[in-house]
Amino acid sequence: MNVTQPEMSRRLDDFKATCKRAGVKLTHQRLEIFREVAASSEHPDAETVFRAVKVRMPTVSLDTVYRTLWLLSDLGVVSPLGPRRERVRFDANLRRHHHFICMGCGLTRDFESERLDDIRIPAAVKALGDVLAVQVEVRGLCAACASTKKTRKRRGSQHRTEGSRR
Amino acid sequence: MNVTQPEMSRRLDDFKATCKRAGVKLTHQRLEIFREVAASSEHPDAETVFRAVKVRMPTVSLDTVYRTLWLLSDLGVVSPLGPRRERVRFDANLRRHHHFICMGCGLTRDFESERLDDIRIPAAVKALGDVLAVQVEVRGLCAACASTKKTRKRRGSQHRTEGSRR
DNA sequence: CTATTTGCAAATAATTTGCAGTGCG
DNA sequence: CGCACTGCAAATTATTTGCAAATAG
Repeated sequence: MNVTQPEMSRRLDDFKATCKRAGVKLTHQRLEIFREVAASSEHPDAETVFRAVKVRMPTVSLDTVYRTLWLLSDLGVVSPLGPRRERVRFDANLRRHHHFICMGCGLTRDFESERLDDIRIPAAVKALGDVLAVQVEVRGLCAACASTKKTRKRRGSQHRTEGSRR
Repeated sequence: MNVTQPEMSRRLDDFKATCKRAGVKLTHQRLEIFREVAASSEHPDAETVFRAVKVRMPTVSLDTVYRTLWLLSDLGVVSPLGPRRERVRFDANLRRHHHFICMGCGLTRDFESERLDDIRIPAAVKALGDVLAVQVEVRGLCAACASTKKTRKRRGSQHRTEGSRR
């Protein structure tokens, strides 16, 4: 809710330009959905976007919101939060550590680093709440994915934890 | 798969001690499930743990794996990866930024910091793959949750994106 | 015009829960 | 030997998909 007006315009212009460039149709619903995500600094989930957008466009459907969000993500104008949309995964490493996350397959590896353990957090952040832990997330492509880098075909791959297919 | 033997023993002992202290029964399945997560450095998901554990205990059920993983998480011997088990959420902030994540309600706020933008990643990490982006995740309790800190009743709260109660 | 995109409803996938039997402390 | 724990099956919740109608360019 606290994105500045000029910043919003910039994001919208960027979005429209990107659509044109990608040959994607600029529909009313896409505009509204993008506007909703761009205007929020709360990182809304699909359902939240849906409820907000429905006020101005009572006919939108939740699945259009989903499709659009992933489209926006493919276009690179928004990005999904988190290690990558995946099942919950667990970590039994209780030592202070950081993560390397492969954007291709979801592989997540721990690594330790005293230097990173010591980063100091800006005072302004403390205003948001009590800081309990700090972790560095390195996003990249693991060796395997880097070699197989098949221009990631639409809507992010499946990346199961283990290689199996079920 | 590359957790050292002594580290494994330490994790197991810690786990047993924690169970005793918490008055939680140390069952065969809990032991196996914990062992599985602790022995892996791959941060397995429930299904993966299930498959692995089923080899030695053909009768375990997937729901026991789920229940146990969350129990372990409550006990503090493992922790769930990611911003917090939640729906996918989206971010339209394309500028370089970092996150403050409330462990209580899931609130996630962006913040910017040139200092944090510049952290250098240890060379060893580069061996894991190509680094594309680096982000600092600060975990803590937001102001609202800090005041309402009702010793978080079992298995993490609901934390919807917006404040609503549904 | 005509390929995209939408809305609907129905399908999947992941995770949770109620309940009766089982086993740890 | 009781109450916490398990397994099963059924319930929920989140997200995706097929298809006919609607629409942007």
